[in-house]
Amino acid sequence: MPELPEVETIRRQLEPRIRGARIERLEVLDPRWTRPAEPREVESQVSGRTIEALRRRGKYLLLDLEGGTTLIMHLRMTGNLILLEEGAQVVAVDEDEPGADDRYLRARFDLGDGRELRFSDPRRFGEAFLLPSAGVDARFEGRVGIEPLSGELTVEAIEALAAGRRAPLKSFLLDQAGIAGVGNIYADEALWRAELHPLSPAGSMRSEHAEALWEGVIGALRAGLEGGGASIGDYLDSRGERGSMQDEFLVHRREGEPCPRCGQEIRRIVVSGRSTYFCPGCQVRLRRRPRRKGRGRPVS
DNA sequence: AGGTCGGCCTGGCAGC
DNA sequence: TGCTGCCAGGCCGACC
Repeated sequence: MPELPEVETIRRQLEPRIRGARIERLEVLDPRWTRPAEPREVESQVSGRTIEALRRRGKYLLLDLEGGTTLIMHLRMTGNLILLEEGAQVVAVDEDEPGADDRYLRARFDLGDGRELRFSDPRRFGEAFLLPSAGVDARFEGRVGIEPLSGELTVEAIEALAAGRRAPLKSFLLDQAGIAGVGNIYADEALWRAELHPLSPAGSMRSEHAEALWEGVIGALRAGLEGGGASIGDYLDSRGERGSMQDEFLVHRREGEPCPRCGQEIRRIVVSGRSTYFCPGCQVRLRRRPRRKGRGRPVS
Protein backbone atom coordinates (compact mmCIF):
# COMPACT_ATOMS: atom_id res chain seq x y z
CA MET A 1 0.00 0.00 0.00
CA PRO A 2 1.85 3.04 -1.15
CA GLU A 3 1.87 5.75 1.47
CA LEU A 4 4.17 8.74 1.68
CA PRO A 5 7.45 6.79 2.06
CA GLU A 6 6.64 4.51 -0.85
CA VAL A 7 5.51 7.33 -3.14
CA GLU A 8 8.51 9.43 -2.16
CA THR A 9 10.86 6.51 -2.81
CA ILE A 10 9.47 6.21 -6.31
CA ARG A 11 9.73 9.95 -6.85
CA ARG A 12 13.34 10.14 -5.71
CA GLN A 13 14.36 7.27 -7.92
CA LEU A 14 12.54 8.48 -11.00
CA GLU A 15 13.01 12.22 -10.92
CA PRO A 16 16.67 12.42 -11.91
CA ARG A 17 16.20 9.82 -14.60
CA ILE A 18 13.18 11.28 -16.35
CA ARG A 19 13.64 15.00 -15.88
CA GLY A 20 14.25 16.54 -19.27
CA ALA A 21 13.02 13.49 -21.13
CA ARG A 22 10.45 13.96 -23.84
CA ILE A 23 7.34 11.85 -23.75
CA GLU A 24 7.14 10.70 -27.34
CA ARG A 25 3.76 9.17 -26.74
CA LEU A 26 1.44 8.34 -23.88
CA GLU A 27 -0.75 5.32 -24.40
CA VAL A 28 -3.62 4.78 -22.01
CA LEU A 29 -4.71 1.15 -22.00
CA ASP A 30 -7.42 1.36 -19.38
CA PRO A 31 -10.06 4.05 -19.70
CA ARG A 32 -10.68 3.85 -15.98
CA TRP A 33 -7.26 5.34 -15.40
CA THR A 34 -8.26 8.75 -16.75
CA ARG A 35 -11.94 8.67 -15.84
CA PRO A 36 -13.96 10.81 -16.22
CA ALA A 37 -11.66 12.25 -18.88
CA GLU A 38 -11.34 10.39 -22.14
CA PRO A 39 -8.00 8.58 -22.60
CA ARG A 40 -7.50 10.28 -25.99
CA GLU A 41 -7.83 13.69 -24.43
CA VAL A 42 -5.12 12.95 -21.86
CA GLU A 43 -2.92 11.19 -24.41
CA SER A 44 -2.96 14.13 -26.76
CA GLN A 45 -2.12 16.64 -24.04
CA VAL A 46 0.80 14.62 -22.73
CA SER A 47 2.31 13.22 -25.91
CA GLY A 48 5.19 15.27 -27.27
CA ARG A 49 5.86 17.18 -24.08
CA THR A 50 9.05 17.34 -22.06
CA ILE A 51 9.11 16.39 -18.39
CA GLU A 52 10.20 19.31 -16.24
CA ALA A 53 9.89 17.74 -12.81
CA LEU A 54 8.34 14.96 -10.81
CA ARG A 55 6.97 16.19 -7.53
CA ARG A 56 4.94 14.67 -4.72
CA ARG A 57 2.10 16.04 -2.69
CA GLY A 58 0.73 13.72 -0.02
CA LYS A 59 0.38 10.44 -1.85
CA TYR A 60 0.00 12.10 -5.25
CA LEU A 61 2.72 12.18 -7.88
CA LEU A 62 2.85 15.33 -9.97
CA LEU A 63 4.45 15.13 -13.38
CA ASP A 64 5.14 18.68 -14.50
CA LEU A 65 5.21 19.03 -18.27
CA GLU A 66 6.49 21.84 -20.42
CA GLY A 67 3.83 24.32 -21.33
CA GLY A 68 2.34 24.55 -17.86
CA THR A 69 0.46 21.27 -17.63
CA THR A 70 0.72 18.77 -14.79
CA LEU A 71 -0.27 15.14 -14.95
CA ILE A 72 -1.33 14.06 -11.48
CA MET A 73 -1.20 10.37 -10.67
CA HIS A 74 -2.29 8.39 -7.65
CA LEU A 75 -1.24 4.79 -7.06
CA ARG A 76 -4.04 4.13 -4.58
CA MET A 77 -3.76 0.60 -3.26
CA THR A 78 -1.88 -1.41 -5.82
CA GLY A 79 -0.44 0.94 -8.42
CA ASN A 80 3.16 0.76 -9.58
CA LEU A 81 5.20 3.18 -11.62
CA ILE A 82 8.19 1.47 -13.16
CA LEU A 83 10.82 2.76 -15.56
CA LEU A 84 12.01 0.20 -18.06
CA GLU A 85 15.46 0.96 -19.36
CA GLU A 86 16.24 0.60 -23.04
CA GLY A 87 15.28 -2.82 -24.28
CA ALA A 88 15.07 -4.12 -20.74
CA GLN A 89 12.81 -6.42 -18.92
CA VAL A 90 11.97 -5.56 -15.38
CA VAL A 91 15.09 -6.68 -13.57
CA ALA A 92 15.07 -8.68 -10.35
CA VAL A 93 11.37 -9.28 -10.42
CA ASP A 94 9.60 -12.57 -10.80
CA GLU A 95 7.43 -12.95 -13.83
CA ASP A 96 4.35 -13.04 -11.71
CA GLU A 97 5.16 -9.76 -9.99
CA PRO A 98 2.52 -7.18 -10.81
CA GLY A 99 4.99 -4.65 -12.17
CA ALA A 100 6.22 -7.06 -14.77
CA ASP A 101 2.84 -8.32 -15.76
CA ASP A 102 1.29 -6.87 -18.89
CA ARG A 103 -2.14 -7.87 -17.72
CA TYR A 104 -2.13 -5.01 -15.25
CA LEU A 105 -0.62 -2.40 -17.51
CA ARG A 106 -2.83 0.70 -17.44
CA ALA A 107 -0.66 3.25 -19.21
CA ARG A 108 2.74 3.50 -20.82
CA PHE A 109 4.87 6.54 -21.50
CA ASP A 110 7.16 6.02 -24.47
CA LEU A 111 10.18 8.21 -23.75
CA GLY A 112 11.42 7.93 -27.30
CA ASP A 113 14.92 6.83 -26.30
CA GLY A 114 14.03 3.19 -25.82
CA ARG A 115 12.86 3.70 -22.28
CA GLU A 116 9.32 3.28 -21.11
CA LEU A 117 7.57 4.41 -17.98
CA ARG A 118 4.77 2.06 -17.00
CA PHE A 119 1.83 2.48 -14.73
CA SER A 120 0.43 -0.90 -13.76
CA ASP A 121 -2.27 -1.59 -11.27
CA PRO A 122 -3.99 -4.92 -10.59
CA ARG A 123 -6.92 -3.42 -8.74
CA ARG A 124 -7.46 -0.49 -11.05
CA PHE A 125 -7.98 2.02 -8.29
CA GLY A 126 -5.10 4.13 -9.52
CA GLU A 127 -5.95 7.27 -11.41
CA ALA A 128 -4.51 10.12 -13.41
CA PHE A 129 -5.78 13.55 -14.34
CA LEU A 130 -4.48 16.68 -15.96
CA LEU A 131 -4.44 20.15 -14.53
CA PRO A 132 -2.88 23.43 -15.51
CA SER A 133 0.21 23.56 -13.28
CA ALA A 134 -1.02 26.82 -11.81
CA GLY A 135 -4.23 25.09 -10.70
CA VAL A 136 -2.63 22.27 -8.74
CA ASP A 137 -2.53 24.07 -5.41
CA ALA A 138 -6.17 25.04 -5.73
CA ARG A 139 -7.15 21.46 -6.48
CA PHE A 140 -5.39 20.23 -3.35
CA GLU A 141 -6.52 23.08 -1.14
CA GLY A 142 -8.53 21.71 1.75
CA ARG A 143 -7.95 18.12 0.64
CA VAL A 144 -4.25 17.57 1.04
CA GLY A 145 -2.88 19.04 4.23
CA ILE A 146 0.52 19.62 5.77
CA GLU A 147 3.53 17.79 4.36
CA PRO A 148 4.90 15.94 7.38
CA LEU A 149 8.53 16.03 6.31
CA SER A 150 8.57 19.62 5.10
CA GLY A 151 9.25 21.32 8.40
CA GLU A 152 5.76 22.77 8.32
CA LEU A 153 4.56 20.02 10.56
CA THR A 154 5.22 21.20 14.08
CA VAL A 155 3.90 20.23 17.48
CA GLU A 156 1.85 23.43 17.42
CA ALA A 157 0.41 22.52 14.03
CA ILE A 158 -0.67 19.13 15.35
CA GLU A 159 -2.26 20.74 18.38
CA ALA A 160 -4.13 23.19 16.17
CA LEU A 161 -5.39 20.42 13.88
CA ALA A 162 -6.47 18.24 16.78
CA ALA A 163 -8.10 20.91 18.91
CA GLY A 164 -11.69 20.07 19.68
CA ARG A 165 -11.79 16.96 17.53
CA ARG A 166 -13.48 13.94 18.95
CA ALA A 167 -12.39 11.59 16.18
CA PRO A 168 -10.06 8.78 17.25
CA LEU A 169 -6.36 9.50 16.76
CA LYS A 170 -6.24 6.79 14.13
CA SER A 171 -8.88 8.56 12.01
CA PHE A 172 -7.18 11.86 12.67
CA LEU A 173 -3.92 10.56 11.19
CA LEU A 174 -5.67 9.03 8.19
CA ASP A 175 -7.34 12.32 7.33
CA GLN A 176 -5.32 13.59 4.38
CA ALA A 177 -6.66 17.09 4.80
CA GLY A 178 -4.82 17.36 8.11
CA ILE A 179 -1.47 15.68 7.77
CA ALA A 180 -0.84 14.48 4.22
CA GLY A 181 0.58 11.12 3.26
CA VAL A 182 -0.02 8.99 6.34
CA GLY A 183 -1.93 5.80 5.59
CA ASN A 184 -2.99 2.79 7.57
CA ILE A 185 0.46 1.33 8.08
CA TYR A 186 2.31 4.45 9.19
CA ALA A 187 -0.61 5.62 11.32
CA ASP A 188 -0.29 2.46 13.41
CA GLU A 189 3.47 2.81 13.58
CA ALA A 190 3.30 6.48 14.54
CA LEU A 191 0.79 5.83 17.33
CA TRP A 192 2.88 2.98 18.69
CA ARG A 193 5.97 5.19 18.72
CA ALA A 194 4.01 7.93 20.45
CA GLU A 195 2.61 5.44 22.99
CA LEU A 196 -0.88 6.67 22.20
CA HIS A 197 -3.99 4.55 21.91
CA PRO A 198 -5.60 4.65 18.45
CA LEU A 199 -9.05 5.24 19.94
CA SER A 200 -8.05 8.25 22.00
CA PRO A 201 -9.96 11.32 20.82
CA ALA A 202 -7.58 13.61 18.91
CA GLY A 203 -8.68 16.58 20.96
CA SER A 204 -7.76 14.82 24.19
CA MET A 205 -4.04 15.27 23.61
CA ARG A 206 -2.07 17.54 25.85
CA SER A 207 1.12 19.20 24.69
CA GLU A 208 3.31 16.27 25.66
CA HIS A 209 1.08 13.91 23.69
CA ALA A 210 1.12 16.15 20.63
CA GLU A 211 4.88 16.25 20.88
CA ALA A 212 5.06 12.47 21.12
CA LEU A 213 2.75 12.16 18.13
CA TRP A 214 4.89 14.58 16.16
CA GLU A 215 7.95 12.47 16.87
CA GLY A 216 6.00 9.31 16.12
CA VAL A 217 4.75 10.48 12.73
CA ILE A 218 8.10 11.82 11.59
CA GLY A 219 10.00 8.85 13.00
CA ALA A 220 7.73 6.32 11.33
CA LEU A 221 7.84 8.06 7.96
CA ARG A 222 11.62 8.50 8.07
CA ALA A 223 12.05 4.83 8.94
CA GLY A 224 9.85 3.97 5.97
CA LEU A 225 11.93 6.10 3.65
CA GLU A 226 15.15 4.59 4.91
CA GLY A 227 13.80 1.11 4.21
CA GLY A 228 12.93 2.14 0.65
CA GLY A 229 9.25 1.76 1.38
CA ALA A 230 7.30 -1.23 2.58
CA SER A 231 6.27 -4.03 0.26
CA ILE A 232 3.01 -5.38 1.45
CA GLY A 233 1.09 -6.86 -1.39
CA ASP A 234 1.86 -5.09 -4.61
CA TYR A 235 4.18 -2.25 -3.84
CA LEU A 236 7.29 -2.06 -5.98
CA ASP A 237 9.65 0.83 -6.37
CA SER A 238 10.41 2.42 -9.74
CA ARG A 239 12.96 -0.31 -10.48
CA GLY A 240 10.40 -3.00 -9.84
CA GLU A 241 12.02 -3.95 -6.57
CA ARG A 242 10.39 -4.58 -3.26
CA GLY A 243 11.12 -2.40 -0.27
CA SER A 244 12.25 -3.83 3.02
CA MET A 245 10.19 -1.77 5.41
CA GLN A 246 7.58 -4.50 5.92
CA ASP A 247 10.15 -6.36 7.99
CA GLU A 248 10.66 -3.29 10.16
CA PHE A 249 7.09 -2.77 11.28
CA LEU A 250 6.86 -2.53 15.01
CA VAL A 251 3.14 -3.24 15.40
CA HIS A 252 1.44 -3.23 12.02
CA ARG A 253 0.28 -6.74 11.05
CA ARG A 254 1.82 -8.20 14.17
CA GLU A 255 -1.31 -9.31 15.99
CA GLY A 256 -0.51 -11.76 18.77
CA GLU A 257 3.20 -10.99 18.76
CA PRO A 258 4.85 -9.41 21.78
CA CYS A 259 5.17 -5.65 21.83
CA PRO A 260 8.83 -4.77 21.18
CA ARG A 261 8.65 -2.25 24.01
CA CYS A 262 6.69 -3.89 26.82
CA GLY A 263 6.14 -7.46 25.72
CA GLN A 264 2.37 -7.46 25.93
CA GLU A 265 0.48 -9.05 23.05
CA ILE A 266 -0.27 -6.77 20.13
CA ARG A 267 -3.97 -6.56 19.35
CA ARG A 268 -5.99 -5.85 16.27
CA ILE A 269 -9.14 -3.78 16.31
CA VAL A 270 -11.13 -2.01 13.61
CA VAL A 271 -11.22 1.77 13.65
CA SER A 272 -13.38 3.51 11.05
CA GLY A 273 -13.33 0.37 8.96
CA ARG A 274 -9.58 -0.18 9.04
CA SER A 275 -7.46 -2.82 10.67
CA THR A 276 -5.59 -1.18 13.50
CA TYR A 277 -2.75 -2.76 15.41
CA PHE A 278 -1.62 -1.50 18.78
CA CYS A 279 -0.21 -2.55 22.12
CA PRO A 280 -2.75 -2.41 24.93
CA GLY A 281 0.10 -2.42 27.43
CA CYS A 282 1.93 0.78 26.58
CA GLN A 283 -0.30 2.79 24.27
CA VAL A 284 -2.29 4.88 26.71
CA ARG A 285 -5.92 5.66 26.18
CA LEU A 286 -6.57 9.32 26.81
CA ARG A 287 -9.87 10.41 28.22
CA ARG A 288 -11.82 13.15 26.67
CA ARG A 289 -10.43 16.43 27.74
CA PRO A 290 -12.77 18.16 30.17
CA ARG A 291 -13.77 21.61 29.05
CA ARG A 292 -12.23 24.23 31.21
CA LYS A 293 -14.92 26.06 33.02
CA GLY A 294 -14.00 27.41 36.41
CA ARG A 295 -12.02 24.72 38.16
CA GLY A 296 -13.35 21.84 36.11
CA ARG A 297 -13.94 18.41 37.50
CA PRO A 298 -11.11 16.52 39.10
CA VAL A 299 -9.88 13.70 36.87
CA SER A 300 -9.87 10.30 38.48
C1' DA B 1 -20.36 20.31 10.79
C1' DG B 2 -18.08 16.60 11.51
C1' DG B 3 -17.61 11.73 11.63
C1' DT B 4 -18.70 7.21 9.70
C1' DC B 5 -19.57 3.99 6.11
C1' DG B 6 -20.23 1.94 1.49
C1' DG B 7 -18.54 1.68 -3.28
C1' DC B 8 -15.00 1.31 -6.39
C1' DC B 9 -11.85 -3.08 -7.87
C1' DT B 10 -9.37 -7.62 -8.02
C1' DG B 11 -6.08 -11.06 -6.13
C1' DG B 12 -5.24 -14.11 -2.55
C1' DC B 13 -6.49 -17.09 0.74
C1' DA B 14 -9.34 -19.63 4.38
C1' DG B 15 -12.74 -22.85 4.69
C1' DC B 16 -15.78 -26.20 3.13
C1' DT C 1 -9.47 -29.85 -5.94
C1' DG C 2 -12.52 -26.19 -6.85
C1' DC C 3 -15.63 -23.14 -5.49
C1' DT C 4 -17.43 -19.32 -2.46
C1' DG C 5 -16.89 -15.50 0.22
C1' DC C 6 -14.27 -12.45 2.71
C1' DC C 7 -10.42 -9.32 3.34
C1' DA C 8 -7.11 -5.77 1.97
C1' DG C 9 -7.67 -0.11 2.09
C1' DG C 10 -7.10 5.27 -0.41
C1' DC C 11 -10.32 8.27 -1.42
C1' DC C 12 -14.90 10.14 -2.47
C1' DG C 13 -19.63 10.83 -1.88
C1' DA C 14 -23.73 9.66 0.68
C1' DC C 15 -25.60 9.58 4.95
C1' DC C 16 -26.55 10.60 9.94
